[in-house]
Amino acid sequence: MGMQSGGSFGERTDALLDRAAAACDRNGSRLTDIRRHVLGLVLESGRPVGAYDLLDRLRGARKGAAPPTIYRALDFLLEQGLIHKVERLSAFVGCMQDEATHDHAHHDHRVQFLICSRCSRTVELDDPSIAEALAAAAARHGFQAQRSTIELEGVCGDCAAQAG
Amino acid sequence: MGMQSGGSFGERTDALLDRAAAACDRNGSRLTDIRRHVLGLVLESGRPVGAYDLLDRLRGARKGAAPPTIYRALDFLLEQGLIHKVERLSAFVGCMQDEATHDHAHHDHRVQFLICSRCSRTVELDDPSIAEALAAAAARHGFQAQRSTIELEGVCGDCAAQAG
DNA sequence: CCCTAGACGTTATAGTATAACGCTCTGTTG
DNA sequence: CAACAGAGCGTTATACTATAACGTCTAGGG
Repeated sequence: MGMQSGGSFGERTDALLDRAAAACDRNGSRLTDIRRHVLGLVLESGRPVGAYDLLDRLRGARKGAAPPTIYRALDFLLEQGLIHKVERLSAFVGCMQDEATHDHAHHDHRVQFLICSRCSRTVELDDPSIAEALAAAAARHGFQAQRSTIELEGVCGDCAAQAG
Repeated sequence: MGMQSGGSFGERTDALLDRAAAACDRNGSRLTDIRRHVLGLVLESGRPVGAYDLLDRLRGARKGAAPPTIYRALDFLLEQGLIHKVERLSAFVGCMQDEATHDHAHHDHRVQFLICSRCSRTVELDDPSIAEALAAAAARHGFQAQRSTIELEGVCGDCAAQAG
């Protein structure tokens, strides 16, 4: 009677985890306890989280956790398109795209992030025009596009309102 | 009578270094020996170079060089817009935009990189439509844009021709 | 039963970046 | 001139990010 299925996170997070588990089942991969736990931690935080932050939190439940523990889980979740890496922050965020509207595993090359340099909150965009403009420029230079990193650092509306 | 002004690099690189020095003079900053040397190393390599690679090369001429030596120089060169950082590679490349056509210090938010995952060569683009599409999307979300990272990993034409 | 492949534990290490402190040099300002 | 302030750099130590390598366990297939 482990807690992994009933839910150790908030209601909304647990629902997302269940959907992620179902998606993994469907494509023949397994959302194990550790992977589910790490995904839960990423989703709950609601902002980019570093690998070692996640490790600290994971250790609350799993004493033996070490860097490879967390990086393996993160690699899996990245492959499944369940999380993204924000390169500028060396940090990870949950993928906010709805399963109904896209294919987790194949939209990595299309995502963009807006990162607030004050509060570090990020917004995930999926604007096709940006991705297409970049892909077109790449094609003009003979490049075959694989994965893109599109991140914009700036000040979010809330922070701009607070501080001018 | 040090070698720093006469030129220790190729003819083309030395010309670029002289222009960089002039640009620094104009805005009140100083391209010191170390900074000039590091910029020369970046320009000569013609591809993204890691900080510790640069450190090794710098040590050929400066025995005492340590990580802060190289990172200080890189920070300065980034601020001046004389080099860029390729986030996906944690590596640095010389800025390839011509001074005549743009302002080094203010085009950081506009640059894009195409990175070949086979040979790791990179192409610097300055396509306004991409930057504008991203800036427009940011504005729609209430973001004030500051700096952007736009990188596309793929296979360059040469490598595609060689390996199918 | 044996074998394999995936997942994970564990230890060690590689790779990237910065903190902190002090020295020197240069230009300035009393 | 003496005192000071700031830039640049030397130096040591450390923090932070990520992976290598190898062993163990387990589930499923033959």
